[in-house]
Amino acid sequence: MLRRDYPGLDCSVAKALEVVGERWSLLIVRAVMHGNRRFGEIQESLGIARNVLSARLQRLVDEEILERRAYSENPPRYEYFLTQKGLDLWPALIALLHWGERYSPDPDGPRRLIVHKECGGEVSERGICESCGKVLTARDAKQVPGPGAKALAEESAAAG
Amino acid sequence: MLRRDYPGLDCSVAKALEVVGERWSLLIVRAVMHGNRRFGEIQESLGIARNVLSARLQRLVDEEILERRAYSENPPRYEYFLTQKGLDLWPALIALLHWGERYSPDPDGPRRLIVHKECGGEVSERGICESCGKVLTARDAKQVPGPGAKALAEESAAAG
DNA sequence: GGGGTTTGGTTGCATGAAGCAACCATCTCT
DNA sequence: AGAGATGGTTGCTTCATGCAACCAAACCCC
Repeated sequence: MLRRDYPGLDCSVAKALEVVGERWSLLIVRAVMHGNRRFGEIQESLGIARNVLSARLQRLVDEEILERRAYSENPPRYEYFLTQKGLDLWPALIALLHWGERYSPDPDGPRRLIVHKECGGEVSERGICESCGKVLTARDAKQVPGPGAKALAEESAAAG
Repeated sequence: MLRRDYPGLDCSVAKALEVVGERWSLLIVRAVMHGNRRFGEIQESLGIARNVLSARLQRLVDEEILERRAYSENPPRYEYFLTQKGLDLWPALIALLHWGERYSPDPDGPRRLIVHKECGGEVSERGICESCGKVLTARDAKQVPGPGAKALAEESAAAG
């Protein structure tokens, strides 16, 4: 997003997009949610330019969507974690995920499924467990390989 | 979004963002959902540059998120409507709306509320009626003025 | 029936965000 | 001591966006 603000828009969607509407922002949040915590991991998993990743991480930390924690002091090395504010983007990500799957499906089925940690049920577009019916949050769900992942087994081994 | 594609990303979130991740795209969808159908209405309601709006509408029509219908033949005049694909973005918009409201609240409360047409209940972050519990779609909901709208009565009269 | 208005754009130019590659600094490994 | 890993920063280029002016076809008004 360029100016990244939408002056005069009295809409909370605009407010949300001011913060996470820039290119890559939501994908970085998703990457961290998926377990990528370090600069290099995120960069590699997304293929984002390093300077842009640096700027986005800075902004996401400023916005308190991510939290930066040192895991090594002496060459300062950091990991990035989601705050509650960041975790709360999960329903929006789930909705976009399902929309993307519906209208640009993978040929062999989804490569990843989001399932309820507790019961293993699939997570619906609304972030609800289709098996037990609970309304879930980011912490209640995990990703597992889906049917489309088998065709990509070798690739996965290389790309992590 | 610049290049607007995310080559090599095996993620449906990325697929969705390829289509609706560009700056303004989701806001245009929201504006049309809200009842703005004509070029000028959308332009004025968002404050978007006209050339950019033109490009976005073109792309959203190409992606079959919007449908363009002539309402006048002889000076050709068009209105834009959401397709099912466009309407299906509603859960994502609702999730972003609630996230924006939670973390950048209006001082006097939300200016607009999303309510269930049938029973008037408020719509939750997951697009579920908090009154009757039904899982809703775009067609089941409408916007009504919220508590924060009163403070802006004069402005609203001027700005539409 | 000629001038202004409305509507739905397009064009040209300036600005600023993103992509790419090179560089840097510190520690670790050998 | 030299090579690699990590986590960036810097410079330059390219492309998307913002702004303002322009255009064209009705229509409205007198």
